[in-house]
Amino acid sequence: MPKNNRIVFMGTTEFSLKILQTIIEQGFNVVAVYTRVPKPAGRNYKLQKTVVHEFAEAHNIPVYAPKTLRTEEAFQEFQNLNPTVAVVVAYGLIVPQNVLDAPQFGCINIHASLLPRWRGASPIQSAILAGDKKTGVTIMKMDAGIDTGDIISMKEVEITTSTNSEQLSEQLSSLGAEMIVEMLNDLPTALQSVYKQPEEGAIYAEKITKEFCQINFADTAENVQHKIMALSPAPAAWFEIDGIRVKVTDAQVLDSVSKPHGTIFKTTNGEMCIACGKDSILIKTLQPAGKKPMSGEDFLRGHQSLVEKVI
RNA sequence: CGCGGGGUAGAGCAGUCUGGUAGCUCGUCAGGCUCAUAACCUGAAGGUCGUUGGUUCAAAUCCUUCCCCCGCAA
Repeated sequence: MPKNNRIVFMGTTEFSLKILQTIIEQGFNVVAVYTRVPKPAGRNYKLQKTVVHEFAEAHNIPVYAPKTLRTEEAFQEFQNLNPTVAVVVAYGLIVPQNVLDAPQFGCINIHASLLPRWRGASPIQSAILAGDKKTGVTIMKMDAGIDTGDIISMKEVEITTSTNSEQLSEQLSSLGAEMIVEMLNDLPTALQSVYKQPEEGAIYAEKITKEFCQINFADTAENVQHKIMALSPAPAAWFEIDGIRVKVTDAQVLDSVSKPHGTIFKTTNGEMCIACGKDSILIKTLQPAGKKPMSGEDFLRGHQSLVEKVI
């Protein structure tokens, strides 16, 4: 019976894509896909459809990409799909109350954090950035607030110091896919055991700006490492040297070093390190502007004059 | 036509402006030193300088065609 439910999927990012793929593979009836409107991107400002958009088209699923859902027209369009349930994952648009109420079982959201911690736009990055030891996926019944809906289910995963956002995102999206499949199979029973989010511990994810991505070597190596992993591989933490912007996408903390912060040096193995306010950071992978990603070691091989320089 | 950087040995770079024998730091291989080593010493192999055409006595370098990679911005 659950396979006959009319599902509307709403999502935009890679994270959403994996979940859509799984839902379709499992044989659910996805009657329409909503995604963000194509926007100019890339080197020639070509209009680019979202990954979800491309995928849906390839599978002959009708795609809707309205600029907003707040219009009467958009609402009618949605209503006409006669959805049983809507699954919303990293969609990027605010879903107004009339749309939330339209499907028989409402709108279900998959969120990549242990709510109420890290409500908002970048929960995965925020968890790594804060040095959290664990995060997870929450499935909830959406309400009008931002990630404030009643919780249907929640599962945890661990974060290690070598976890970057991309890996964590893949991990969480697989987990989210499993959880949503389970939940869809269990409709409408799954909706009977929801519970409210505690208000205690509610934190909203901070918006990530370009400026924020710049590495401050006066900070502790631990914090610098968190920032690098949280922003890796995109948009990537960066620093500037000799006017060249350098992204850092993988690093680890190296203790016991007594040099002024910002000093570049080599380990006995030739690996690239930069001293921080406390301890120092070993740069494993970086990418200078205009170049391909390379190891810190390789970078220094071609820039030997940078050793012992302070940035 | 959004702005910009790059393609030179297995890797990372210099050399290009000002044309004149292909360099640096590593890696690889061989040998040496050493109790030993990621250290040190000696030697060797490895490049049609992204592609096309042109200028020239001579092109990695100047002009030209095309291809590929990437940063910014959004």
